[in-house]
Amino acid sequence: MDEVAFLENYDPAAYERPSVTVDLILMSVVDGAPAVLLTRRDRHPFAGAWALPGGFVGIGESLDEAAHRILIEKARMSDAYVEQLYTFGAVDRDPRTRIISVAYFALLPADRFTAALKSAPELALAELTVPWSGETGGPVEACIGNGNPLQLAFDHGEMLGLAMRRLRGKLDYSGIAFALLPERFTLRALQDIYEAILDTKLNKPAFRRRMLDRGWLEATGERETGASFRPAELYRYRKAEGER
Amino acid sequence: MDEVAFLENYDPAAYERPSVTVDLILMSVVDGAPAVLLTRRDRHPFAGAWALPGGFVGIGESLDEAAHRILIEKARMSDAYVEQLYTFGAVDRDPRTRIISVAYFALLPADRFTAALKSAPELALAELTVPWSGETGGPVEACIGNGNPLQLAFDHGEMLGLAMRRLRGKLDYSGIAFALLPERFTLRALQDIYEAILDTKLNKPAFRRRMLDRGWLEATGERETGASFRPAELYRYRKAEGER
DNA sequence: TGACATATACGCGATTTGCACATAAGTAAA
DNA sequence: TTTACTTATGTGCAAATCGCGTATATGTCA
Repeated sequence: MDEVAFLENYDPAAYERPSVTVDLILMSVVDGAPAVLLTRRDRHPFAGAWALPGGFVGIGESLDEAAHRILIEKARMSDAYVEQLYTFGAVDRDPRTRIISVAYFALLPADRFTAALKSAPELALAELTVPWSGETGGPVEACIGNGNPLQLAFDHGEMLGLAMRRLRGKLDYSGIAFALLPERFTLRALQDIYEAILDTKLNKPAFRRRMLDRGWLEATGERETGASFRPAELYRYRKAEGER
Repeated sequence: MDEVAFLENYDPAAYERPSVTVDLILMSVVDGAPAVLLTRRDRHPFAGAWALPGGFVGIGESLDEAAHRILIEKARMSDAYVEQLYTFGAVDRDPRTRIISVAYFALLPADRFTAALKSAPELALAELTVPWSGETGGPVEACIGNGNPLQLAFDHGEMLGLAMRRLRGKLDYSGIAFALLPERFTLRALQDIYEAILDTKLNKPAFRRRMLDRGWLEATGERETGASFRPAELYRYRKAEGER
């Protein structure tokens, strides 16, 4: 039976369908290290383990809409840069029933988390440690404070690893770093983001040159305040043509 | 209600669930141009239009397994390089019912299509024209022979555009081009693949140097046959560490 | 006013890239 | 057998880029 005929004769009630969820990898850079928002599970399965905020996709709701709804309802965040990451569809990824999960990742500046963390006690911001270099890929570890690695529910560890890989890969060609900064920022702050994500030290003059030559930055004429030394100039992100 | 509680109390029968399909973007490079395998629809909706081979994901089957099954059953191909592309979840993307589709893309050398095209009359190989440059992104046109652009069913035109963008993006850092070549190939053939996908002319000595310096190629010592001029050396792809 | 810390700019060698051109090695015709 | 022809393969060099040390500028604070 070919595809066309099958689809035409398809009776929606006749076949068992998987459930579809969206999981959100809400990342930031906090104190020079990548971090992710997790919620602590208090029930079976994976009770006590940490999971990504997520939820079911409504029948009248697109995947992108579901991701934004979960961003607001479950992660308690307002708008953010959101992008689809990957869809996880192993048969046994949830021990209860067949669930396919579309992972999205979202980026926000660190200071945008404080309100959510106060209002929702089950939420925590975990620091990520990446045990591989470059874009090799593989699992990553999530820790709170200086504690031991957290136990992650389902295949959420795999999701985090993939998100870090994607983040590293898109960093130098896609303005993605600016989603992690406030509207005005210094070149040093931008470099800190790069160094935290790539987990390397970068050469300052070369970094400056590259960023300024790229044409993404717009000098505001203003300078940072509060520094006890020469204040740096504040820049603004000038979106590329196709962007957002 | 938070995510954990919701999932725990979730009754699979209580909520209407979307169907999940896999669509396959089976690409190649034919006569110096990117090409894709399409099937002609003979029923409503989009009767007469062209669609990607696809099918429903079984309840006991992972997404990757479904993609491989569709590769064999619907596209009539044996093994190929297969990679997940993106998941399309607009509410009205199928006029009949809510269907979420996970798009996979697969790559094969041109000569592997001949058997399938002969045995299945509904299949055709359409040449792609990319009206944007670089990795800008956007829709692409599919034509058969020198005819007019084909009408594509559902959001399959969008899928094709995304596949071309991904292909261009991954070309220089990921051995993906070798999936489009036979096991032994000349440097000229490799360059032809690059030029077809990027839609640009490349400088020959520079291309040679880059490829050889990368360490992906292994000289076989053999030479191509049948040329009426100096035959080029045949190379083999030496997979990078993490690959496949 | 001067010490201090960081921002910002400059200079230079090493590496990569684009490109023209020279040389090599096959086939096919004279 | 020789020579013309066509493409493969290699080389040399200018231009652009990158890494990195160092010099200068400009704020704060004692």
